[in-house]
Amino acid sequence: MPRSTSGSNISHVKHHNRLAILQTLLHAPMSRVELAQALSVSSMTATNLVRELTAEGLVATFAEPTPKGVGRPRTTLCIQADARFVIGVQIGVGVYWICVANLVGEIVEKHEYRFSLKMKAADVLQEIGQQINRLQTAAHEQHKLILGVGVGASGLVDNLQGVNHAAPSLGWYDVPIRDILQTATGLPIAVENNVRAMALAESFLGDGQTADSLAFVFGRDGLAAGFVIHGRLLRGAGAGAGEIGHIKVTQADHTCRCGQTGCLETMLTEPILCEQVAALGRDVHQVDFSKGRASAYEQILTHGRAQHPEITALLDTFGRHLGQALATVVNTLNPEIIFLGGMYAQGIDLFLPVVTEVLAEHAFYNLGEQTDIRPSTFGLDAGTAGAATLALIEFFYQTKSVSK
Amino acid sequence: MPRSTSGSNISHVKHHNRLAILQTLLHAPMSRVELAQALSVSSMTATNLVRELTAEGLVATFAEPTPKGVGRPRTTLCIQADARFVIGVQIGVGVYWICVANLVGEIVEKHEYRFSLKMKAADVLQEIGQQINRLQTAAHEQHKLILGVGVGASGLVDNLQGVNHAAPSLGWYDVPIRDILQTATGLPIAVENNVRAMALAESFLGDGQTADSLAFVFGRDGLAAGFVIHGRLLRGAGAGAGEIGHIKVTQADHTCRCGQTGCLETMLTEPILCEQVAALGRDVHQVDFSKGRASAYEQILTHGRAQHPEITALLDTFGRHLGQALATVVNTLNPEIIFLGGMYAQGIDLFLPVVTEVLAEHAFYNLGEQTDIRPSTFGLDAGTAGAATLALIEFFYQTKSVSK
DNA sequence: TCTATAAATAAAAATGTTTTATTAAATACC
DNA sequence: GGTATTTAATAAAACATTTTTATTTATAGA
Repeated sequence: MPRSTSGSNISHVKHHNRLAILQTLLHAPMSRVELAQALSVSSMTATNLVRELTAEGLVATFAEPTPKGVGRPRTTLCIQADARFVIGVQIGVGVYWICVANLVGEIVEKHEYRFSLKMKAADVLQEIGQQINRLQTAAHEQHKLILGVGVGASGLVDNLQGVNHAAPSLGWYDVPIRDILQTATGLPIAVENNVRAMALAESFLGDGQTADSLAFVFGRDGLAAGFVIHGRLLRGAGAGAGEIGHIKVTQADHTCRCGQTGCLETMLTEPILCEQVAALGRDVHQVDFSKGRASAYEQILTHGRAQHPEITALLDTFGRHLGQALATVVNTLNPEIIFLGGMYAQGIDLFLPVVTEVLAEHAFYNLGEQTDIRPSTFGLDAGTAGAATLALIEFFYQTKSVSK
Repeated sequence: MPRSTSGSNISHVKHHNRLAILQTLLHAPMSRVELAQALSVSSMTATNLVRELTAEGLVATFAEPTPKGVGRPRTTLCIQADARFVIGVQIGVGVYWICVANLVGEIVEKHEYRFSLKMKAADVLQEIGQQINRLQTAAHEQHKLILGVGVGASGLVDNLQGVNHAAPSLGWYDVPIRDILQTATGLPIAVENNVRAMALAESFLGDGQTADSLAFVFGRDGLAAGFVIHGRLLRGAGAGAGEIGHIKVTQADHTCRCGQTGCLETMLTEPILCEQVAALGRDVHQVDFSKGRASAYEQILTHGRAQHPEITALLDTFGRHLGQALATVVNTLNPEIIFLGGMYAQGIDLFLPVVTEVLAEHAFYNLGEQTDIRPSTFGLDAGTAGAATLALIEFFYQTKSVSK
């Protein structure tokens, strides 16, 4: 760090306490006394700040099952979920999703749009900007306030500069996502690598809330990870933290879309698995590949669940490689939880046994057994939920999860 | 994290500012006005806190080349280096080192002691406790105050519990280091994995001070790493962060001392390299192995520097594997700097070219070129400096580097 | 209805910071 | 060489926010 041991003062204290109340109420509605206890402040401080927040419409009385007992009953408080909104954008390969989420991270609407990979990045972003503006106009008419936009995209996405330095899967290099969207929409924009954003969502709103450290491992067209350590997102000096898909392993022989060979990613994606299944021959695999890869993968999983011998063997090998990849993560960062997303989450029932076994074998000492492996909390919404969470944290809750 | 968004108050502010002044003065002596600027507080706050710290003997006027210029000259302040002391202990394989360091991390004395690997852990720790007590008594006689002890040992060292859960190289399992030494010495004890402590020292006192994230990769009897992220040490849920020596790679065929096969560690240690050189035959390698491994390794490096063909080839392969290991670290955490320690630091002139080349090739996009690879700031003192730094941080500077 | 109990609020006290004014120690200029 | 200028450090007063202590409010139970 540029060792900026900054000083503090009394107005920082108030700001800090105010944010602490918002964050605390987000994760658990409670009364003023309970807030005071939770934050280790006096009940007057809680009362005063709650008064302000209520006046601003950010905090409300919780729809009560009034707690019973002797004495004046406590009034439970909660975040006024619909007091503000954010927009989340996930940019995938040839497709993007836009959602509107409220202050508690509930997705109130979500849209999917496709784009041609031949389009220039700036043009795709202009389109996205138009969709954002549409949502913004609609929100304005309903007197809904949009705080800002979170954007997740694959590649070396630099949060500080707002630039996607390199995304081989999109063919995007040094694209100034933030500047383009800021100009197009007039809204504050926060950008991040898509998988890192998913990890952030697990930590802030998902099942990772109580974990001190977690990893999110996502697979689909590629393989990448995101890490939250000490409640903060690990970004890396060159925005490259989590690019585990490009770790070199000698079993891998395909050429990767990044141009190199031996990348772990070339063993653990949906295209590769589909290719392996297809190579079995139509008579053996009985998968209809004409309906697209998403459908094909679903069929493969169905066959796996029905104990189809050849497909089960392929899935077992696939799971074994995934286990080895996770073992590398465990031996490096030793996270408390590893969330699996994308295709790994869809087939988790098939992968988990073998992943667990390989992890126990390949992780140092008993670190494998200690690691909690589970599917993403948000399922297929992981990407948009991540982008929305990014915006919520940057523009509302301001936790230190997102560093400046 | 157990999401403990704690509140703050005015006394926290004072405590925070006091520590901020100490940390700032440690890294750069400066005047009251400069301090005020650096911390973004008023000059009165700086003045008042400096008055208290000076009264306690912790801050002093810097031996001046009085800065010239119009107006009253500023009086430069600095940490009173010898106001307090800490003890640092590094436990190696069959040997341990104890040092006494002052508040600016200068090692004022250092001792080496050997122990038999057949001894029980508790007995070794009793001996260490005695040596600590000897130093403590001497310090007492000179009216020097010892704040506490930092201990670094290899293995799954749990800082919170003060326990070494598993150290295959020592044969230690679930050894309560902190409790034993606390009882034996009556001093506050902080324990940590040795390589993580080295990383901490680079971040707090070494060349990594300005880096936001760094890795320390150490090789000798084994291979391990330590990571500092956002200025905080990454420990891992099971105290296993940095155990990269036990990542499985298919090139590795030796059985590791951890009991498994395929561990990266089995390709990148001093014993392995010595074995490979010895296998060349005495006529070829011309290394005298009778003077111990340390000497043998020095000779091997000397031959390497003299372009000895067979040894150069072995060192090249060794460096290549090291480069691959670092590429895995870069693709996972993407640290700003990687420090090399132990045997890697000793031979860095020979390894760096090939390491740089392999890293550039194997890291994603341009992340390899961006990574600064350099030898440990503290050379052969890395271990004790790390242990002392741990104590300084835990018992004096209280940065968030060490989490509670 | 009265008493006990606990939550929430009001008023007063406490604390550490910032602001404004003053003093201290040096150089620059006439 | 004396006086003005400049900048650092300190002193006193003002300020913001928290905590402490006392009071009010709302419920259950006798």
